[in-house]
Amino acid sequence: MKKKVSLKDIAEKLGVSIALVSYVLNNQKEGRIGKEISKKIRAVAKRMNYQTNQIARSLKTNKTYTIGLIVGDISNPFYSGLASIIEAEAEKNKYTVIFGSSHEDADKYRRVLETLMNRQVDGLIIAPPEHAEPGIKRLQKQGVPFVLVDRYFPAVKANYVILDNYDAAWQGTKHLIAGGRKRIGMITYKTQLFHLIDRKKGYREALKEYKIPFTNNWLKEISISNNKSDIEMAVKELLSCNPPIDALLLASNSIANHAVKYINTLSIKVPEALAILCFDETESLDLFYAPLTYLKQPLYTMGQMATNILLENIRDGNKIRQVEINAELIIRKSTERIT
Amino acid sequence: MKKKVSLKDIAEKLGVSIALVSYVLNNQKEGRIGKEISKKIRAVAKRMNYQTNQIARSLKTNKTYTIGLIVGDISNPFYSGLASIIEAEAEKNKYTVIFGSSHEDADKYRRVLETLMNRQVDGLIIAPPEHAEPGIKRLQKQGVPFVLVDRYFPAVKANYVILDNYDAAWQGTKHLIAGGRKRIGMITYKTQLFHLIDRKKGYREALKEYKIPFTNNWLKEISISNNKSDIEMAVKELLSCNPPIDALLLASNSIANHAVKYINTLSIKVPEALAILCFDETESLDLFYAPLTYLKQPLYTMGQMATNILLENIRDGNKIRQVEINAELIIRKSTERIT
DNA sequence: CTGAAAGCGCTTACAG
DNA sequence: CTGAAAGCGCTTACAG
Repeated sequence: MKKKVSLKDIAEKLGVSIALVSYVLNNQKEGRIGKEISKKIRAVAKRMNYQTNQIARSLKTNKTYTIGLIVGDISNPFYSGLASIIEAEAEKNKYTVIFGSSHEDADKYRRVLETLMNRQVDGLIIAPPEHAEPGIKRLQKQGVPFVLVDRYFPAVKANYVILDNYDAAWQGTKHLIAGGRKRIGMITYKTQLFHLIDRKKGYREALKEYKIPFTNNWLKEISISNNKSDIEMAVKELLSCNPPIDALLLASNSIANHAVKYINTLSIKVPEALAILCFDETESLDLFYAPLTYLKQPLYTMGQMATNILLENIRDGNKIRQVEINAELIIRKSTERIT
Repeated sequence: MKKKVSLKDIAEKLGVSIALVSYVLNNQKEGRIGKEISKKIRAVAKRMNYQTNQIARSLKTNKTYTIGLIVGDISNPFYSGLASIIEAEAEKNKYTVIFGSSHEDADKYRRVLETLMNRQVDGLIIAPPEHAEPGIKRLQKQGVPFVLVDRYFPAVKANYVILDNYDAAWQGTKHLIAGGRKRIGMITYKTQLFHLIDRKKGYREALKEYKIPFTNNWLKEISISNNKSDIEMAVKELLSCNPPIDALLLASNSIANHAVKYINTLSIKVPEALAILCFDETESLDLFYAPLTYLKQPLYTMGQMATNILLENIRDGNKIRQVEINAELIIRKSTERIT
């Protein structure tokens, strides 16, 4: 790579000090610098194609204008959608984003975090994996600005922007019950992540509220590594309960993906014999003969709020903002009332 | 944010020089440093939770171990998949990735590029938008290591990793012809991007090779901003040719998405009355009653090669690698032979 | 085996 | 209006 031009190069060419060039190019001390020289400096900078060395500036100012983003996996549409929004919002504010994927592994997460911290990010947006709680507490003790998205830890008083997962699951379950369903199964992940525990609770509480006796074999918890056959097995078991379930709540888009594709191969009819309701959007299931009712996460709002809360925090400090956004229940054919 | 601990802090605590601490922590001058003191330094560094300030190191070494990634939009599954692979490959080599989206706009692209350059990335992986050619040439003149992915400019002798788009379209079209199709339409973008021009050429040449007279109304070119209604209109027109087309080649996953969803609402039968073949994977169409035959892009290989070519280039310089990877034709029901 | 010193490219308080 | 100088936190050639 060719040597880049520095302030010094410009200063020498014009026989002025580096400081002066810096002031001009940063529009500082406006009015107190000679118009002539100022114009010349700008002209030379432009001609030589000067570009600020942000690294040097950062070292001096202790600000990198960089946000670290840690997600489960950037190739998951939920996270890539979020990343896209965060990037756009950051860019508006002159921030750049560096990202890393935790792959839902606490160790990998720690390594990514360390790398981002070494790079002196000004703050972080994090969708933490299981077992990250101690690390999050440590971050907080260090006074690093950060905001959690999608996931949170009730025992940690930190910024977060999440779905009101309890309420979402509650509303979803209620919708199924209102549609005449009596035996409602759920497939979710076996995990200690609170946002998923909340979904489970919302489901259980709604059943209780509407006096539907829950039985243990209605709830299937699969490994978060989430393989197809586990999900198919869960569906199969739920359908062979005696009596079989007549409605199914799916706790994530990837669960819905595999479950619905499998159900599509069976003879059971949706929504007549089985209603389906899932979390997140599932574009990949749009061609299913009974389009799915789902609990929509307001991605745009989440990304934007997370970014702005972070930037606010970077600027001035330590009021904590905890935001729970309501899901939007998008009702389609898969949960049509049975008559 | 709390003050971070620096080499100086460690040095002072132990009454040694900063240089010594640096040597030890970087495992330099092994064996020529006292075992005792070395052990002490490591212990204190650990206890104080020292983290290298990568910014300061970069300023000195003129290396950031950072790769800039510029794609169309990180929320497009093609790019987020690529990003995920590139990140993993970069991480293996101690590199971090910073990304930006061009949104297929040359101006936005320039701004993103400038930001990444200011941040002194060691190199770039770029899927350039239209009209980026002059900028790419400039990059090259500046000696910045970079590799193009997905897209390229024939007149620019630069590293790239792309699909053999001509061949892919050729093979796809041939497959349709071999399936008994006589009137093959194509929907692609109206663009000067060469990878798409190549797809168009491959289609045209295959028709010629097999003596199928092409008519102009078989080829629909829509704006790359790619809105649903344009695509539906194109499908409608192709199906109302006289005689109508009996096969359809779709130049991208998002075109396929809208086209197939629209076709699904029509009475026309696939593959009996219409064969469909598309580029890229389209998970979102898996539930279509006639699963699509597609030209699979080897994402993993592309991401890995792009990263490794870049890293090689960063290390030693200026041999140019141009890689065209063959698409894999995945044959499914949508192009079944008509009897 | 260890350290003093220069320097990476900036910013900025201070002086004049 | 402009400049000399310190300093951000490192690395590394050189000296002893």
